[in-house]
Amino acid sequence: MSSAILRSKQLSEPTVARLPIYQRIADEWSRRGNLHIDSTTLGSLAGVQPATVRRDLSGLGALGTRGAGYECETLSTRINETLGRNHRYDIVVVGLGNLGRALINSENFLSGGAELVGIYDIDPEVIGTEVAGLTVQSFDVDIVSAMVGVMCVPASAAQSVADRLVASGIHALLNFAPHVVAVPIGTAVRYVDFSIELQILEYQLTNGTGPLGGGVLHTLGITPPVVTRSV
Amino acid sequence: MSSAILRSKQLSEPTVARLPIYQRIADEWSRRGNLHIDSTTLGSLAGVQPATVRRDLSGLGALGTRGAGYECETLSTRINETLGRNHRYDIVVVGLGNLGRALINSENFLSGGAELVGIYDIDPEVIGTEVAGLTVQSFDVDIVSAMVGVMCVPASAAQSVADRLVASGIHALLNFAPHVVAVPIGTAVRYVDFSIELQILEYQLTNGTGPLGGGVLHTLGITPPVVTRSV
DNA sequence: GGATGTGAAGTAGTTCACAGCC
DNA sequence: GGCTGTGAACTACTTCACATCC
Repeated sequence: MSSAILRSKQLSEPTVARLPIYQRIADEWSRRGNLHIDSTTLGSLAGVQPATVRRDLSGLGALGTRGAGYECETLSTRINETLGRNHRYDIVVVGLGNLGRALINSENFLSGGAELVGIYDIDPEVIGTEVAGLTVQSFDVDIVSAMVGVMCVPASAAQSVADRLVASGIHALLNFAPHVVAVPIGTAVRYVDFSIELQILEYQLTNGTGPLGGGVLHTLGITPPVVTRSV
Repeated sequence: MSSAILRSKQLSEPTVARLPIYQRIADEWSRRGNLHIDSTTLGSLAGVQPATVRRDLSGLGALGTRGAGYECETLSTRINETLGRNHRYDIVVVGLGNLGRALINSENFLSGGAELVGIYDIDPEVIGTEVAGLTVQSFDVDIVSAMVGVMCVPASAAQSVADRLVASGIHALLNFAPHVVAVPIGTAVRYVDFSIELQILEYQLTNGTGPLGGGVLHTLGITPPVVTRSV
């Protein structure tokens, strides 16, 4: 931890990854007509211990009511604030294959403050078409300024696309290509790999370890309580 | 750990999640004409410490050569064996929107032992069409026996689809819908949520924490060394 | 009574540092 | 000389347990 970082509360990555889940559950709970939700309920739906829920949420400042639990709407709002979803940030999507389209049309991809400001492809068939209110641009033109670049391209193109994005001033990449890209220091890369998800699931099944259990939520590195059983 | 589990080595989930990454790097390294790769190189490309690489790989049995490093091909093979990619397992995909198509056509989704044995949808337009050598079935018919069900459906349909899959004997779900599903004990659910990935990236950027650094790989809960810098 | 928030304890995962081997 | 494999130290995260408050 350097003195250069002056944010008051540092939330750990596991905690940050769980917040959107709590929010989703709180929203759903609210929709079903409940005003409050307690840490036990929240935890069992999220697949984590009540104590973990409380520890996580205590990091956002006191927002629970002793005896009652957490008010669903307040919780949801506070999570939005904490994750910085209120201030918008721009993203561009490179590659408009099935995956690119799936993301852009997805009901939640752009739900958290991300503003889509550019779509790029190299296929003349799709360049110039309208998607989500934007005209698809050739990847040869200048890339518009943005905070995050989302790469939905084949593995073979990943490195050159990453280079291009970095050169145009984008220092955060979300890479869906199954390929490791090299980037300069100061650039963040986050990888999403479907086959890895499947493989982890498969490994856990054949080993009897991992996220077995009712109502278990297992997202992005969150390790739920292990219900040990022979499979 | 229960006595019911008799696997000799238990690899931790973080380790299991890193193995496919090491493999990808080893394959790439091999393709570039190298016979061996050492833990320092592997680590810097994967965004983890050399010691972590060695600790991870030591779990698969001694396969490194002191003084030289790890033989790329042996490493790749051993990872396949460890993750159980050699024995095939069946999966079904429910929902043939953009995402379902993206997965099925993806160059790596089915690369690790998964065998696609059924595709289901409710849209009469796509039912009966041929995709990846299979005829798309109505979700009303009996679901074929499989190990894993991949859910590429809207959030609103997630719970009923999960219920249906569980009822037909599938006890491992990979859920792409942004919705928490309740399942009986003994069923594993793994969630993939793109918006969460974006949000974590955004949070890390605005906090100066997280995966900043050259050549950093950050996949699925792997926490690379934090290169602290003011952003 | 009932549920939060948090020190303290426990556990898992990472990193150090070095003996051992090529 | 160089690099692996691993006990030991360390760090981070989780869970317990209870004082505190509604």
